[in-house]
Amino acid sequence: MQASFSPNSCINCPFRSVLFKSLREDELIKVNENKQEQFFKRGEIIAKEGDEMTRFFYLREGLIKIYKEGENRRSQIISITTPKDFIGLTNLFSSNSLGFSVSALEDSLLCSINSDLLITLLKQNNQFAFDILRMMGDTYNKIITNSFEINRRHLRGRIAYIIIYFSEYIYKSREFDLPVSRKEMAEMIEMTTENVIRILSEFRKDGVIEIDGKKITILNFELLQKISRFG
Amino acid sequence: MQASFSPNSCINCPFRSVLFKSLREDELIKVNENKQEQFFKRGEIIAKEGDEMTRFFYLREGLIKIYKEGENRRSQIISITTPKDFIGLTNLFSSNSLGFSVSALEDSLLCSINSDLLITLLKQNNQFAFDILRMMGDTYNKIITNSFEINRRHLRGRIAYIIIYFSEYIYKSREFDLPVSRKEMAEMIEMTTENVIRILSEFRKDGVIEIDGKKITILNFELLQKISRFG
DNA sequence: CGCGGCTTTGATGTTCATCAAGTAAAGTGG
DNA sequence: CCACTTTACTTGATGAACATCAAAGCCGCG
Repeated sequence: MQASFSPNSCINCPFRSVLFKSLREDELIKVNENKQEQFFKRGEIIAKEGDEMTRFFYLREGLIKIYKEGENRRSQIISITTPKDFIGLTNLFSSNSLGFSVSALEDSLLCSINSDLLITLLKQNNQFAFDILRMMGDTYNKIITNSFEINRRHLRGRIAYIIIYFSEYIYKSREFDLPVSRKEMAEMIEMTTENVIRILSEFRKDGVIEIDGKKITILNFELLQKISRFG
Repeated sequence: MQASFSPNSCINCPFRSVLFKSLREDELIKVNENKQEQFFKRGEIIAKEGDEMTRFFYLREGLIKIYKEGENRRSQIISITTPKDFIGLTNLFSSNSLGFSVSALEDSLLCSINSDLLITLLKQNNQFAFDILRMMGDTYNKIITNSFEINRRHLRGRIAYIIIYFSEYIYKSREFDLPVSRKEMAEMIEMTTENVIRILSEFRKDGVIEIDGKKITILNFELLQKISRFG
């Protein structure tokens, strides 16, 4: 996906309805004045664990991964962020250093506003604060549920689960290009790169999916669901 | 621990400073009028996944576990809640049915207020809303970090990690009574009951800890930390 | 064009879950 | 309060699931 560079006004932003729906006109004008747009190419690191976050980021276009890095070069992807999601909201309130790293899986366009402005808005607009609370709750519930679902599955179930995840949740199609490498896929579902590849090959041999590099086509969705559920 | 039954006023509550510090006197009076105290014995189920939550709970005394139940009788403990923590805040805003189950690990005293009142307070008191946001962020950051730390460890490391967790975080002592059964311990750190027991025995044989039923005494804390870090 | 990272497959070994079986502890009903 | 049942705890043996190691082809990039 190619992200556009045009300097957009928050007033006309199609995503206004999602995050900033409860802001008044004058508040939105402040947001617009303060707003910065930043473009990141696929693979670029947006922020590193431990960074001071003085701005609040919001994904307009693209795809982003949130991850934690382990000691021995092993990292774990916590979540994948799609447009209309915010990034690092939690840390904004609890501590000023980021608890995880962020990088672009696809070319991505991010908007950001100063944290202080966000806090000012929160404190002066109750409905806005309430909306943020709700979004934050949703986001974290999803992450925790996801982690739970991954953990209770065997490897084959995990691969099936994540293919369905990409198909249903991210691309809304039975045919899509994986936005992640095999290694990253492994990091999403707690397994090794080799086993990701092995099981993908098995699924191909069994006629469940078709693979061509990063392109995945689901041939037998029902079977995939069964594998996801029972192993 | 024996929880007291005396009907306490929120005005004089020692935990007022934590959760309700930014409420004005008149708001606190409303809370106090609406407040209910409920006592739960060790082992009692407080709420089940899927329950409608019309009240917002807050742990005054005791210890509580938050968990999810799997299909084949296997459940997973998401977190242990100590006094001053709230319960089920997320679901209050995103959906009305609870996403997990809650039960008492020790005799516990819970306070609760009506969700509607909480929402009213949030909407009329910006600083209060902001405090809740911060607490919510902290809570979820802890849960996610914890899950990450468990997952990257081998079994011996997990046992060491959780013993340190109880010692440092919950009981602040090198000697304590486990509030959980071996089975529950297994559910906290993603392993089987048998292996929990096995590894505890190993630690005992190696002189790292002493075990007497539920009572754990840490003999070699430095070694325990090493095991937690390296495996 | 050569180097490093990503991908793939196979062989090997280890970690861990499962099964089994027995003891201790704790709740239950007469 | 004691026999009875159930639940928690414990240890050992076995096998399966999975990580690690190794080796080779592939692709993009300087």
